[in-house]
Amino acid sequence: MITIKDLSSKLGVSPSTVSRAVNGNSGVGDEMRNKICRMAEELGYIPNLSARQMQRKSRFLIGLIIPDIRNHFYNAIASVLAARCRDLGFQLLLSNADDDPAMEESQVLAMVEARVAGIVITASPRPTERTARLLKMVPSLQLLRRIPGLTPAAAVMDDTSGIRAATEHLLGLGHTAIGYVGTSDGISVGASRARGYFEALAAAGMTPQPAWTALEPPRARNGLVAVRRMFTDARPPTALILGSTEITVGGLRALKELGIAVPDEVSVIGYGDPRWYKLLTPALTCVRLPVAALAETAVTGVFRLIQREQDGIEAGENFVAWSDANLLLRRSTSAPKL
Amino acid sequence: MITIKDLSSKLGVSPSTVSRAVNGNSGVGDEMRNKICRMAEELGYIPNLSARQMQRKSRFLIGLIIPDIRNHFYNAIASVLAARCRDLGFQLLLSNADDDPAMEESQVLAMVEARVAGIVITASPRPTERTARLLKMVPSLQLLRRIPGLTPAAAVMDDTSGIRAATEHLLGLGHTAIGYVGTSDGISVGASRARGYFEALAAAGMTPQPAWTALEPPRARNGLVAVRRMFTDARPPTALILGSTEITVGGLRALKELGIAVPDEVSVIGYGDPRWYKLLTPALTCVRLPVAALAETAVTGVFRLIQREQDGIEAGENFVAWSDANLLLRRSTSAPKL
DNA sequence: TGACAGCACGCAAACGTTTGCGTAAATTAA
DNA sequence: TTAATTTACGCAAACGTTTGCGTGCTGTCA
Repeated sequence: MITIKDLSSKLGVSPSTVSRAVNGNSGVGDEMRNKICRMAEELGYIPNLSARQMQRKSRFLIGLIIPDIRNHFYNAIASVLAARCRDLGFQLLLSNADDDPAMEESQVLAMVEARVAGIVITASPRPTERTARLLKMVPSLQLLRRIPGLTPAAAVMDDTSGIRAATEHLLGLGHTAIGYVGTSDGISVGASRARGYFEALAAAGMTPQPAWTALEPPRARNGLVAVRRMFTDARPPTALILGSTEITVGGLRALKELGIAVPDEVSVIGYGDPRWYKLLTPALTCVRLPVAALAETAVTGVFRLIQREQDGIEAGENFVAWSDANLLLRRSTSAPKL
Repeated sequence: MITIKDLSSKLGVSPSTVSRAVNGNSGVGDEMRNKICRMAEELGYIPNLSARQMQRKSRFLIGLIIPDIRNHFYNAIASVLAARCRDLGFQLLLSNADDDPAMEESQVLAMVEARVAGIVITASPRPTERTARLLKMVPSLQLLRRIPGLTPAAAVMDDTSGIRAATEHLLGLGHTAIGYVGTSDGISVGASRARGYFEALAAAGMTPQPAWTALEPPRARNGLVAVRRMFTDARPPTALILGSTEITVGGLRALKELGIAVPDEVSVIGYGDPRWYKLLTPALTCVRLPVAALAETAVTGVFRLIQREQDGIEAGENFVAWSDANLLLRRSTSAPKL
């Protein structure tokens, strides 16, 4: 790997001159500049970003920490963040933290060590105290899940309203036996989705049946077994709400295995809106997430934070950006058979 | 951000001692080491990786360059690469290059500037000459698509055999009007998949009909319009092979819109194997890709290259790792109606 | 012709680390 | 007690850049 010094000694000029030349700064004559650039090109000189970063105190990395890049929602985020980084000359540091607090902490630490300009993080349900401390050291934006004890710069969804709307829709069709298989990630999103379900039920004067609700970590497998159990039971529900995309995958599989007809035997509402929901038979009614909007908000948000930091604005007003989920009606629900 | 020098002056010791203490190196007394570490903890000292990297000439980044992180296949790769990086103490630099050669070049450049330890890249169909030059400077592994002119350290699939098997399967069922909607990305994968189709046809003594083949960039939209066109035509095929996951999404949508029954009116074989294929009605027969195996190969491969580089082995024997695609039979194909 | 500006370049310090070497003290061996 | 060895620390150079300042040089304007 050849350095500025190599170039300077090879050309008999000082390193300063070479630096100014390759950076297009003033203070070098045209002739000299050309000579230097030509030589740099020829020898394949590539500036060392670490060295440059140290000297300039500039930062060129953005960190993204998410539970699972394979998840539709998170890779949508990654995609828009990556695009924006490209445009703005940043590089994207990606980390799958698997919802494990210890891993998460070490990843955040590594990012701070790498002197990232900012971090977008969907934290695990119970982040360590040190994770929170570390996140305070750099402009960071919390995606989906708020971290307790951290000043709120966050992009979150109104999970509650989506599921509430779903429940109300089914109630409106006349269902009284509505099952809910959702996620239990301890603190925020799982709980607030479930809340939508419980609230809607309560508003209709109904009490939730334990046999008809299941709260599990968001894995397809969990959806599969929960729904299978629910529908091999003596009195299965006539309608079913699935509380995450993963769980929807598993839940639908269970229904298919059991040969239960949708919507004739059971009305189903899925979560999220991957393109394939509409390819199913019947096309799946779902709670559509404002993925694109949320991604956009998050990405804009983190860059705004970074800008603030650069401008030396210590703590401007912090913000929480909400996006609404809404119900997308297709063909997988109908009035219950009497 | 506090530095080693801050610590050293605050404690009245030399920076060297602090460095040795926080790194757990020998040459510091126990008492002094404790004092230093306690102070470091208290003041929230975080080592600067750039500085450390410069001095040690170590590298801590791995670059991943792919066309689109939202694609099932690529995020599977990203996922295993991220996990491995975590275990080995690397950070993952992710870049969506959108199959644009210019972006790709600038991303590769940025990664070399950042002094990545290695790069895994699915190059665009026609990478620039400079991209190839840059890739020679660091241990790099080509995923799926081989880059002409670059020494082959690559993990590729046998795309041809998968589509060939699909075609043969349909021929075996008695189909003579088999459509193929595939990708046209100029050089490798699109062409080799199409080759499988053409070869199987030729082996059966048949000539491909222009009206029944379409080669487009891998976007769902393209699959949609191609299939729509094919099936609004006077003489549509009785069987259909879809040559990429994206195209499968669009193609299925077109069939659904047109109300064409699968497999009664047309037998369909999709590409790739996302979990939802089996949720469709009928469950979709598909060419299953060895995603996990390929990811594993790629990741192991790049770390092997890095190891080689560290050991100073200039050019060991290079390798190309092949993984086979195979046909996964489900319910979306049947013998043609006469 | 003298003063002054503007330009092209070199010098050296700085960014935050690590590490080889030197030295003094402490420990061990004889 | 003395010599040899080990240990604990500091000094200073190095990694590859950038940048403020200084120094000549050329050119312009009174």
